[in-house]
Amino acid sequence: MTRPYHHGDLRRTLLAAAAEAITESGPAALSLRDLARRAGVSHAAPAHHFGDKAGLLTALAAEGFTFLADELDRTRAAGGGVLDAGVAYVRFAVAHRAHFAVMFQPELLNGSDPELRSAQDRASDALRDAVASVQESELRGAGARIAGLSAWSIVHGFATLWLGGALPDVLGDDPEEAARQVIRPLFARD
Amino acid sequence: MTRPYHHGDLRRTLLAAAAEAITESGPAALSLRDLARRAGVSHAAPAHHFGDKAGLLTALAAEGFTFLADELDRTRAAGGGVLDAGVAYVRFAVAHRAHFAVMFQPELLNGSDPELRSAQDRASDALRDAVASVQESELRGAGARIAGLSAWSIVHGFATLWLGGALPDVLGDDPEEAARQVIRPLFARD
DNA sequence: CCTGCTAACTTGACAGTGACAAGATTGGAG
DNA sequence: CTCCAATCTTGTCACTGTCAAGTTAGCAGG
Repeated sequence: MTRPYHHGDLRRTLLAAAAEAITESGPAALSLRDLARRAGVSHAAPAHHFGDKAGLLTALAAEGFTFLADELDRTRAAGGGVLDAGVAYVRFAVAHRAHFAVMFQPELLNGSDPELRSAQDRASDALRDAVASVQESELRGAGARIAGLSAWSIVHGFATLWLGGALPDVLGDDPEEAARQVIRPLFARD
Repeated sequence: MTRPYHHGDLRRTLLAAAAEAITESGPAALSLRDLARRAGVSHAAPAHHFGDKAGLLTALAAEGFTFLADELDRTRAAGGGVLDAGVAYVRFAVAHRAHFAVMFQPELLNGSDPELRSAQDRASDALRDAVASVQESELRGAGARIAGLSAWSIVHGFATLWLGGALPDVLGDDPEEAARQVIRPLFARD
């Protein structure tokens, strides 16, 4: 008995396999043929669903932006403040490092893809909302818009450095706790 | 008349070509054979100097860390403060985006390479020195160590997002000025 | 001058990859 | 029951990274 001709859920399977493979060895080492093997299908099957390697990564990135938006909305619904949103950003990056690794590398993606665009917009809105609640006093007089970008930058930078293993051991091994420490100086009111 | 058998400066030429190619289309699209063609040598010539594709990227990364350390030392020598060091970090990232794109992607590199290690150490020291001058009052009571990581995070995140084209147009098109605005909230004493 | 040695480069080959074209199979709408 | 469109396969091509073996050139010592 062999596998059925129609896999049934190949698209999702491939995305999951891609995330796993990227988590293991980065986006550069990703091979469509290897994904096909892992999924037990022929080497050209992925192309049918994603057209292209860039298409696959674009789909992954879109999924990532959706996950991120979900995570941010969730913390916001739980009454979290800006600091919590920042920690949520880091939590997302660590939990879905494969997605995160692809989301901000435009040259790997199909920038014009409508799914990607709308997922990006959702995440963008969620980010904006997360920062909107911040008090002017917490921002040391900077405009709320600029302060939002400051928050985004510090959180994004922390996540990137953490995932790259660039940060010193002083921070411990819990990314969320470490993030809280590093982000706090931006918002702490003295 | 053909090219001489010995190129004379192939290593440097290849590194420059690699930087150019990566700037154009990212590290993933880099091809050793293409570099060889650009340099007018045979397809296997690069391997002799770098052993490996990872070897080439490692050499690029090491060069990048050296450039970064130079840039930071220079601002420090000019009497710049933490904010200036941050801007210098961004200036480096924009001026050498190919190097920057490779420096923090461990899976592309040969992490044990001694040249890379020592260049990383130099940059690390330069970063530490840049933050060392900061006053405790500017840090809102956070330990100097943590505050240094905050500064690194915000600057690294800004550079990454800027290069990825993820930041809104509100910031204008001068990266250094934009960086100054975004970094300031972390250090401004009100 | 020439002998030999080593670093720099070339040539040739191999397996693996992404992409494309053309064919096979299937589930499901009508 | 028929047919059609979506799904997947097979075969092929140019290209890539890497390795092994050969070639050339610079250079030190006689």
